[in-house]
Amino acid sequence: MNQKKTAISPTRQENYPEWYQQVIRGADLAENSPVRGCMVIKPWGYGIWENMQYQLDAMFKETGHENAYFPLLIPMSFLEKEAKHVEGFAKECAVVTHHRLEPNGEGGLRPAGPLDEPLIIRPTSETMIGSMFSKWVQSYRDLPIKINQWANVMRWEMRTRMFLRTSEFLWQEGHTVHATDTEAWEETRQMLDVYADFVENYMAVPVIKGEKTATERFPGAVATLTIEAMMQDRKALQAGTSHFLGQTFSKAQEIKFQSETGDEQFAWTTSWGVSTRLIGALIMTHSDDDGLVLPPRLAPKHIVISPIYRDDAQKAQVLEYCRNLQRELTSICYDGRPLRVLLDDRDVRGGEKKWQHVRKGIPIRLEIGARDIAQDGAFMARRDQGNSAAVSRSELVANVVKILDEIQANLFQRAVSMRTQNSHRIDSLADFREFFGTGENEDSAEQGGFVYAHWSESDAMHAVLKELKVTPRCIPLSGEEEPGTCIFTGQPSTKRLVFAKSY
RNA sequence: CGGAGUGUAGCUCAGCAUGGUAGAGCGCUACGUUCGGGACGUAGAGGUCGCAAGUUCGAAUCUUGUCACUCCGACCA
Repeated sequence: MNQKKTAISPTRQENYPEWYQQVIRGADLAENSPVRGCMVIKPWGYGIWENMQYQLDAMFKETGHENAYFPLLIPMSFLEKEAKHVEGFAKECAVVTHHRLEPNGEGGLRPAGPLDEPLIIRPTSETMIGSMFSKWVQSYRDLPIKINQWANVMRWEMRTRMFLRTSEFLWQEGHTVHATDTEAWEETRQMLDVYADFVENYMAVPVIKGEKTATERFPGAVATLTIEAMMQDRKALQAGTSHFLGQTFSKAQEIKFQSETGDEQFAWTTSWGVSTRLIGALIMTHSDDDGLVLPPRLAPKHIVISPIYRDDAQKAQVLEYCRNLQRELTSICYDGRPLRVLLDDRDVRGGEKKWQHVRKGIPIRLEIGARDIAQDGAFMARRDQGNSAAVSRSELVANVVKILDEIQANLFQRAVSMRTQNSHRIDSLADFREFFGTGENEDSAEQGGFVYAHWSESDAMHAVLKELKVTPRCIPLSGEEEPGTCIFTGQPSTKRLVFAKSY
């Protein structure tokens, strides 16, 4: 058979979840740790996260936020203050009950020194930050306060998958307090836009901005805005959320201030976050059967140079040329920072080296041997395309930024057309049922897609969704008003909602 | 917490119904041949068979207990 050998096995088509794990392993992004549900993020994976942080942090600061840090441990009583919040998180909290260890008499250790009040490891920091806000906010002159925290959080998940859902994960959580309803809403909207901007323009992942239905809301929030992305198996992934918390938390935590007219008012708060799950989204949107494909703007390395030589004499000559080229490329500015160029002079077989770089998703690969040096050029391959060709050095230096921009745009376009092809408007329950179907292979890349349908919040809807394992993703903010009837109940509806199977 | 399953070399696993004292492939190391390419050959390193007890002259294999993990449900960025 003329079947092409792929660097990742199985392929997406054969077994999508397993392919996902193998891409992570092949690119050396992360691996499982001795601690259940917790992963070790390796340098290549962490490099992507650092680039995400760099860009997001700049965007947060541009929109007037400041970074701060709050404790990992939260008194248990804090969580008890907001009923819905408890309901949402209590079941998945790790609890610290002791503060030291002592010998257990059998050569091991046992916890000792029980705490008067147990502490929980933060699953999110609304309560901790809120309690500080209550001290910081006295007057309308103290507002707004716009804080962001880069941190780790822990949620004791039943089922974990690397990057998509782990017990401990890294994220940023923004928390703001405002004097008015309007201002808090604007903040909530603004941060959703920041997320969408980042995910589309840096990750090259198209998203739908929308609002969550009541059942999908953040515990305690008045409204939850979300960005939803489609993965290559056509399942949806929530990539980021921005919550309008109204006065729920300020009432629970006494965040009040004196207004200009002297009366006491509860403040309005928001919170918003994205996590290392974004790396999962990145992997599942762009990667192919040869492994990871990185959008240039987030790649830890934009270019890798592999020197090719036979003997020591050649090696010296080739390496010198390569170092020189590396220096020249590094002096070029891409996306506001110097190009990141790796010179891979490890003593590894050429073919193997090449495939390692393919699996890691490096956007541009350069191979340079005596032949190329004679032509003052290199052999270039793009990760987003299969082909490779000789280029002259001057051409390369002149066009490299343009090529990276092209790759970035190309990845985004590919993802957009994938999503377009798999988005449908459906107007009857029968069609809806047929679309999300029965008995399809859960492991293959056949999970339906996005369905836009009229709806109404009802038991009838939830019953069907549960049966089909479909979830309401969001009510698109951009969706135009359009009269229709709910496909589940026949009730009148004014807007379509996006339904999909999801992660 | 319910239902199923698995723990043997760094990784993937074979061996276990019929106990006899440990295997393969990949990976790793060395040497050689190859090499604008995911190569081949030779030699080698690496395991108290999850842990504990029991049965037995003898246990990876049988029994009991225990721990861990995976998959399927309920929960979720």
